[in-house]
Amino acid sequence: MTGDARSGSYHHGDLRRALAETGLELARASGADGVALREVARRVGVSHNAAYRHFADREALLAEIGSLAMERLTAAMEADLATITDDDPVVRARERLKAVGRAYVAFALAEPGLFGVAFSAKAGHAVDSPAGPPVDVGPYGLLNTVLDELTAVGYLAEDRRPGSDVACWAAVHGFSELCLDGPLRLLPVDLRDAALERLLDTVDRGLA
Amino acid sequence: MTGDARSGSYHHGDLRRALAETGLELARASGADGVALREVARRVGVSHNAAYRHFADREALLAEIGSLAMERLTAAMEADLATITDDDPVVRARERLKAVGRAYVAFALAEPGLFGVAFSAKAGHAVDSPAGPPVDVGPYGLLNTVLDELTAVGYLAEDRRPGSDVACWAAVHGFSELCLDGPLRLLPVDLRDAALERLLDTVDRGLA
DNA sequence: CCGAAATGTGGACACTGTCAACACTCGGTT
DNA sequence: AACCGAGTGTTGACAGTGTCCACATTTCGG
Repeated sequence: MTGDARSGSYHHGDLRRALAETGLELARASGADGVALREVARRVGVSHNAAYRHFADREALLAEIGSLAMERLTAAMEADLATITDDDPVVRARERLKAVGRAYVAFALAEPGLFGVAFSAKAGHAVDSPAGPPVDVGPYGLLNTVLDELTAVGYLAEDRRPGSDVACWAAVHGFSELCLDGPLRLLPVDLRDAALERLLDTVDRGLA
Repeated sequence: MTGDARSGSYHHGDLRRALAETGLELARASGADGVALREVARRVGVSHNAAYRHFADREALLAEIGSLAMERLTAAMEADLATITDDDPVVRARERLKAVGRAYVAFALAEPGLFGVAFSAKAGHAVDSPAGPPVDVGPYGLLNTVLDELTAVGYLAEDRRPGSDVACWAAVHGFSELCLDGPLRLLPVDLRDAALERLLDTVDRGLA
């Protein structure tokens, strides 16, 4: 632990991290709207305004929290990805793609607050490059990895590779949003799962 | 006009509509966060608190605004749909599906504020029915109409019809969100358009 | 015609983000 | 060792918000 809070002392020790982490708890419980600067400061045991020594404004704190949330999403996806153990390379690659999608949606549904913060703020790295070395970190990085496997294995043609990342991403992201705040929020779980499988199947077929 | 504002009088005449409509303007300009109850009241020329005679709370006003926004989205989609004039029935149906998707995304990008309010609030009718008569109003209704055409024409098999609505919807919805607030917000327009076409193509292929 | 229901007003409260001025602590220079 | 400035945390203030309450006005039905 590099940053213990030295309790009792005037200076906190690692306030920035403390703020971000309790902010993450707030976000987990109530989403972005539940993250109030003053409330976070209160929980950390520091005066309001202390946060301004470490974050320009609320948006900046939210961005930091978003980064942490994104890390958790990435970790969850990596864990799920590791469970795929098919032998046939093509089947394996296709299942890995589906696993990535399922993990993405599962995290969104399990942690709606974190998912929202991860994407709401202008936090995460934005994608603006044409097609150079694509982002190789975070959920998008994992997706690109799996899609590359899919082309290496011959399932996804080279010339159909560009743009496939966005297509996959959009599908699972949209599904998540529709189920969280959107019109699908009342859909029973079994139907929801079925719809997700249908979605993954559609993408799997449509890519090739 | 059933609800003129009788200026000068103590009672407004049609305050509910007035509040919703100026609220819509606020939302158009600044999204849901830009819709402040007091600001709306101020613009309408009525005291704060007046809104509480017509809406339970801010969320209720936001829901009403969301309905109006949803109507605009529907109208935009219907307009774009009318421009498809292919002769071959299969080509026509497939193009109509793509047109629906393009119109959806185009509206989201052109009116981010309205798009956000339309889906953020617990406004719109939620989908909870298994597969009975699907919602036949709004964007979802249009989508279902087009998908039914697609089955009637033989492109989409009967047994693959259920779930296809959610798949299509999720894809374009997710694309919109990613381009608005999400990591694709910095993507240049031409690349964005290309990615959208790739997305629509993927869905078109994957459905059948 | 008159009272009740509907509608609009004004005031108050708790809460928020943010700015400015002040207080404390610590590390490096002399 | 003394000191001073930079970094960090605090207190106070202000404007803005949503919401509740009591009150004022208007409209409408019996």
